[in-house]
Amino acid sequence: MKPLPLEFAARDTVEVAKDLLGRLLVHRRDRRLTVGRIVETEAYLGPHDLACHSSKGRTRRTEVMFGEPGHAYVYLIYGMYHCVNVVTGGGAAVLIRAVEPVEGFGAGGRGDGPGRLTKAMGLDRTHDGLPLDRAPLFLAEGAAVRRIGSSARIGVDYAGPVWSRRRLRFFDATSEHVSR
DNA sequence: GGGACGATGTAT
DNA sequence: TACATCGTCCCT
Repeated sequence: MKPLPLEFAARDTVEVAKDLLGRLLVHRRDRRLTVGRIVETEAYLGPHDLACHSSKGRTRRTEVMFGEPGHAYVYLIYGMYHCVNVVTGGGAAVLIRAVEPVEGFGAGGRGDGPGRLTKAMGLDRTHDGLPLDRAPLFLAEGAAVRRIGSSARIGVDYAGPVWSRRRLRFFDATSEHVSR
């Protein structure tokens, strides 16, 4: 399984969000692989996007979003769940909201939901800032997506009418593993 | 040093 | 539809 180069993420954030659909997210810990096929993403466009963490300023937490594209931005939400993002640079990133289990998910391990997929794949803040083109955490080629659906992003009403309504959520319309 | 607030998930 | 649970950020 060959990692995608960092340049994969050095493009327009919406393009990266769509292109990530169908790709594989791979976590190698010890000798074991956990692999998920990405089926749902959300684009967070940068400091001007009021739903994006970087819109609250450049802080220690959001610093990685201003760094090199292709790195992971992982944060804790609601004190219980971790969320993984692919940094595209300039304060922007793509949240991975759902994956379809491919390999290494234990019995009952699910990938449909940002908190679920990180739990099932064993991802947490120790992965924050890691480059996504090498072990332990990387992106790889996958099966192309036939039909891409889109909608408003989930849970961002606080960002106001304009930014909460923009259709920046993308998903594999044929997948059974998209979150609800 | 304190308090408000989530890019969620699960159970009721 | 309630609520668990805690890091981050901002205020004092």
